[in-house]
Amino acid sequence: MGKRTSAAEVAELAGVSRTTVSFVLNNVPGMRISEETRQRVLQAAQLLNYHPDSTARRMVTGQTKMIGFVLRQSPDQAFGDHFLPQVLHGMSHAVSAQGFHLVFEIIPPEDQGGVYMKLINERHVDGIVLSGPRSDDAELLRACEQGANIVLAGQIPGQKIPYVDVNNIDGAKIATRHLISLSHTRIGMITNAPLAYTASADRLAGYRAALDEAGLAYDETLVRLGDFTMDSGYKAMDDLLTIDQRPSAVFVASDTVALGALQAIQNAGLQVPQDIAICGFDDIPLAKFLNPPLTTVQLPAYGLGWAAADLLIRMILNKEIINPYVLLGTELVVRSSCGAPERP
Amino acid sequence: MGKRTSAAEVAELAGVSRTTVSFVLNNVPGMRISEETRQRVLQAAQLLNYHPDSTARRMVTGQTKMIGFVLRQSPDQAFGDHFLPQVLHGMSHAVSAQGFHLVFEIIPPEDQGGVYMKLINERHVDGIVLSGPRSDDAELLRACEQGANIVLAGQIPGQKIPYVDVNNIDGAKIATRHLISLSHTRIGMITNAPLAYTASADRLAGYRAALDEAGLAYDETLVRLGDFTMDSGYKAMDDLLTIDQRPSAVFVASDTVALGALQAIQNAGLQVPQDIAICGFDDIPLAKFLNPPLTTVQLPAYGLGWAAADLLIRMILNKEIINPYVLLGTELVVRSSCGAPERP
DNA sequence: GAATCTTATTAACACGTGTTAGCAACGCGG
DNA sequence: CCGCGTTGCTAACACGTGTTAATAAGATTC
Repeated sequence: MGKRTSAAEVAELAGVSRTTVSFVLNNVPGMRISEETRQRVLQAAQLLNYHPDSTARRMVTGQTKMIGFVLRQSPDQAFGDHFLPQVLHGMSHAVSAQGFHLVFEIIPPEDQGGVYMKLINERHVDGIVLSGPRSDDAELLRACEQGANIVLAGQIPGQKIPYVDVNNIDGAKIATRHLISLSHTRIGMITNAPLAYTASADRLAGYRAALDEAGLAYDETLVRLGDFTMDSGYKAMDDLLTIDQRPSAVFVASDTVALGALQAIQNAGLQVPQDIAICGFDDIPLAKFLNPPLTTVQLPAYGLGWAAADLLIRMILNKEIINPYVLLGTELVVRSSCGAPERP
Repeated sequence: MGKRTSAAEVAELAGVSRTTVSFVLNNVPGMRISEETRQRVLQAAQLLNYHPDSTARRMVTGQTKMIGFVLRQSPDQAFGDHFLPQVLHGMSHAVSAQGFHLVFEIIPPEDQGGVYMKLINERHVDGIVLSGPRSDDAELLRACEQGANIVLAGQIPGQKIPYVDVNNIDGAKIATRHLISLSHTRIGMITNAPLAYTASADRLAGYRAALDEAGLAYDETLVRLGDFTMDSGYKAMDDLLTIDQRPSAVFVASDTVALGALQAIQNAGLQVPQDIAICGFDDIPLAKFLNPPLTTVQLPAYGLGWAAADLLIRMILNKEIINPYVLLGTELVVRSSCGAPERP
């Protein structure tokens, strides 16, 4: 590993002071440097292959120019995580556009101690995006109280901490409206998760809102709870098929859960969409390869990452913030599982 | 944002020098500190909620305790990346086990300038794991020449740069052997990518080796080239089906490509595995949900991430390195697309 | 010709830590 | 009383940079 070259060595080679080197290389405005010395400095820097030491720069500026992305996830969950790569792309773009870097950290789901707070406390980063926040995370609340730069990916109900999230209510509304527009009047729903999860409750609320605005009655005998897994979807749908006057369409608030529901329908000898229409949520990569291809609501994964990082950096730089509570819109991806004509 | 507390303030509160604070908090061996002052310092530190500033520490130790993970990937590719989350889990574990942190950076596929080298040059990190290295990357070769700490995820043929990779030859051998063990003698192959890619050439080599050891002749009329996509798999398989004496089994060196191949087979009115057996490579999440579920070779994504980070950190810390060229083994996942009885 | 302004450059400080070399106090053998 | 080892602690340096205040030389003004 070749010795690093410091600004002092560049200064010596160019025959000027280290201060001048700094002024030239940083293009400090207001500092009068003659064109001749400017060139000498630039050449010397190039010749010595000089790169300023970010650590020393952090020391004096007080900024690390780094943000953390803390992901609460078990290794098991990782296998089924279809969106992380896109989220990371979004973050990476936003981050490098501002000259920042991204520190990535995974913490176990059960962690409550706020291990990740070391990132801020020891000043490895200027702020963090926290994915999967827990409402019982005392460290988190205290840190936000003290003005730490934190943006949530997801929400904690009741807490006014800046966040970026999907507009789940709206997404569910769009999906349900689609089913209604296809003349369905008995529309079932299977949630993506227990209602303790904000996203789950919101998607249920969106479903109800769509029924309301169409003048359809909400019938809770048509609603079942999923819990992330295919299995839960299978059971829920199996159950829905046994009631008399079974629904002619179902909105399943998670593609993974919908996968199970689809199997239950087909195992019962029924056809999708002829006998039952089904609409999912998330648009996982697999959705378009299902048989039939699944109509679903697209999760704006890239946008989530981008918006979260951008908001956080605005906070760090004290830039103007229009709205610290960002809800991203969704889009319906029409395929053939609802019987609608495919849109190009 | 509350003012940070420095070691000096802790020292003042405890009534000792800053040096003593440093000795106590770092448990410096050989330094005699009386139990009484030790306690005073610890209490003061706790009371003031002191956390040492990593930047200042970096300054004096010369180590950043960070490694970079540079991923060469376009946003389009991200959607089809099924392994990144697992790779990151592996890295994250290895990294935090050694008290390091991970800096994540994405660069566009066409980048040749070595933008990512800024991570090392400006000393943001102590070393990097580079995914998707290009053999025409001049910056990379020069940096390695100069002794930079770099580990490749993947290989550059002919260059002796430390790397971690899947044992593609072995994986392909295992897959082909499986087909042979099911009494197939005319076994076709569709590669995952053009042969310029090491992984692709190696998987082809493994396929040939398995044929060899079974005494089966290599017949290049049974081999087609894929290029990552489903479409390429569809075309390749469609083509294979037209030759006389079509193969009774096919090894497709990528699950995604196999997806297309499967469609081609089924569109031709043939049954899998009755008419043609098919074995994939990668074990993407979707594989087990295909119809029929796809027998395939599991890519050790978690292990790749772990091993790469671990090797890099060993290099950084000058620890003993048994072998800087790591090839990870694979495992066959038997499902029903080859007609073998499923293993539990 | 003295006073003032402009131009080009630099000396010196600050950031917060790890660490080496050294200092004062004390006990103990002679 | 002197010399010496031990114990407990600290002063001072180093790390590489950004930035403020100051300096010297030359140009301009009155």
